[in-house]
Amino acid sequence: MSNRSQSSERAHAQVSVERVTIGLVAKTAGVSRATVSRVMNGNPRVAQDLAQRVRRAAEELGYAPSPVARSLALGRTGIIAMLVPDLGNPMFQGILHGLTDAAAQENYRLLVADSNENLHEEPVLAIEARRRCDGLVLCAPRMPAEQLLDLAPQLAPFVLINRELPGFATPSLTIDFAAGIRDLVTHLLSLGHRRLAYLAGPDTSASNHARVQALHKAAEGTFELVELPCGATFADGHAVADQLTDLQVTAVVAYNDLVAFGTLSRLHELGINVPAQMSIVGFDDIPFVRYTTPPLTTASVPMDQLGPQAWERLWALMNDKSPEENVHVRPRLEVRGSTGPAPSR
Amino acid sequence: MSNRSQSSERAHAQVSVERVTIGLVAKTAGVSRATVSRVMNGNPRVAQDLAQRVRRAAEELGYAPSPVARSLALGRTGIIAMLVPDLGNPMFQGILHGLTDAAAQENYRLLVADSNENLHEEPVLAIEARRRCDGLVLCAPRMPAEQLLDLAPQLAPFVLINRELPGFATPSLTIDFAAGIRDLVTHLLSLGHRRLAYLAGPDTSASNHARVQALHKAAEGTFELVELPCGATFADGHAVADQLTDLQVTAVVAYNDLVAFGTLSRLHELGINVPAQMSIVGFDDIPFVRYTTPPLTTASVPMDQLGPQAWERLWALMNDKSPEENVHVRPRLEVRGSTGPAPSR
DNA sequence: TTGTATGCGTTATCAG
DNA sequence: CTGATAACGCATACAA
Repeated sequence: MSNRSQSSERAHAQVSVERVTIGLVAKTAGVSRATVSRVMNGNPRVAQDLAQRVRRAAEELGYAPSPVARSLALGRTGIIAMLVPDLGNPMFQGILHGLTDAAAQENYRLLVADSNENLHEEPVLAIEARRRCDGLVLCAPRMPAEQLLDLAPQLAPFVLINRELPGFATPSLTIDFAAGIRDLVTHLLSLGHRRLAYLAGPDTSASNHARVQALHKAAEGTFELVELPCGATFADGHAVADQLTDLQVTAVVAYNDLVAFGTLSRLHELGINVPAQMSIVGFDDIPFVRYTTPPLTTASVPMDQLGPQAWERLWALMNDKSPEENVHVRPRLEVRGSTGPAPSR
Repeated sequence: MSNRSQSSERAHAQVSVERVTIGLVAKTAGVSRATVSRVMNGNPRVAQDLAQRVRRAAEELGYAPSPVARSLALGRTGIIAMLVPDLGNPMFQGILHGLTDAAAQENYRLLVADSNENLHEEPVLAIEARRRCDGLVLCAPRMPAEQLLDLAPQLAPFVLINRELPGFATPSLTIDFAAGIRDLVTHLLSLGHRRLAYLAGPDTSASNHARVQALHKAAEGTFELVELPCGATFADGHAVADQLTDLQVTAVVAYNDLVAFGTLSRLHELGINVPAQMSIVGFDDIPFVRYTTPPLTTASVPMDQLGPQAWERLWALMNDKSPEENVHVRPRLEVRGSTGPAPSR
């Protein structure tokens, strides 16, 4: 039974609702489906008059090719996906923006999947997202390495943000947290601070681990370090600030800018002057921390570079070329108003 | 020529790379594709031993059904999309979060498309996004009504956020900007302010228009209103603040919280005390404005409600039920530290 | 240049 | 309960 007679059978039930497919356009224009396909894809070797007829028919019927069917036939979708753990973190917006633009230049679209910090769903989400598109940019800092290693074959081609994956060769864009921390510490030391607090991020965060290590290494024989469990959000920073007063520290290194901002806010409520009585530094340089009161000294991560670089590597992968070497971005120390000379005791 | 012999022809060239499809699993398990399909979809009426064989084969081969092929066969994708003009605006994150969770309960996934404020690409993006999934949540405040009206048939089913569309019956979730503005103004008037500045959002923004109208209406015979072109971002608010000093206003109504925050920051730099010398209010109550110095008085939009409600309506639409009536959310006045009594002249 | 026939990977119908 | 087989909507060798 041909497709067409099938269609007309259905038409008996619902004449007006016949779906507008390539077949309908073909019938309307009086050509074959192949010709319609050619016209829609801009194939130049189609007679002008036929092309006209097809375009008119398509126009009248409001026809547009089905991306799903097209993807199946072509074996590619023309989209890539990025998985992020938390869209609320301004950290990602720069990456997303750059990635969107870079991909658009090659006629690729970006879709974003947010795991909402739901660690449990992340693997499923990643696989599903990946299978609906041609490539993946993966940011899953909390996912255990073994699990990621298991998933890796199913996710390829993909590029990693903010972590590396020993045992599976795929590009990754990482940030040199250690260097950033060193710069911040050097800055604080130069201001005379000798006893610092670190407001730690989530235990499971690899980047937190990197920061901690760098801090301890720098501290050896140079300054005292007090580590305070905290978190990664405004609220965490706000809540932890009260503990700061008893610690005799003169400066605070926060896990990231969000935490730093929360702490800053609480210190202000407590009547503690920043930076006169206490200095504080963040990490990331998210968009608005230059506007806090006082503006936040931080390690500025050039997020706008990451998007294009991620795309460049993913694009190479998708075309079976070998991607450029991994990027290890070094943050730039951004001195603002939240740091000042250590108060004399 | 059967599928299978076709496959083995190819295998000549690349034996090891034979794609793992339902057919391969079927062959491996020694059953038909139909059976594999049944097992993969949890169809209970399959003999235990067969089901076992299939699962083992699938496991060994690392098989997972192709979402694309599946979507084509089923006529549905199991995903919805949301189009936003700017992921950087914290305003959307609450909505996205709620929408993700609500959809997940029905086993639907959410994909996000960001138009990056690129008005030109927005229609194309909306259509493409829509055609790759089963429904759309559309937030396109700047798109001209006529254009949206043209697109509407191709976008259905969809629900609108933050605007209505006369001429096309589809659910929309809107915010009662006028009520929010009225509450803010009432608050400022009660504090003795009689000359206010409004930092206007983008001309093309319908919500800006609503705010302006409400302000003018409220102002009649009650207070003086100075309207300043501004924008929608931190930077806009920061930049416009210098103009404020000459205007003799005692209070500022900002287009949104971002602008308010930028202004707050600049006023602080200029040595103008908020709220002693100048009061300032925002709109939206995005997550961190409770942490600014001073914390921002604003009209709090309950964004966490919008996501679930959007899903409820989209879900109804996708199932040919009639959705509940439109929502017109009324913001709640959130008085914080950025407003105080008008200074006496 | 155009049409025919087939494949893309699944699901669903319908016999057996 | 299981297996052929026909869709789903499109693209593309191949033939004409």
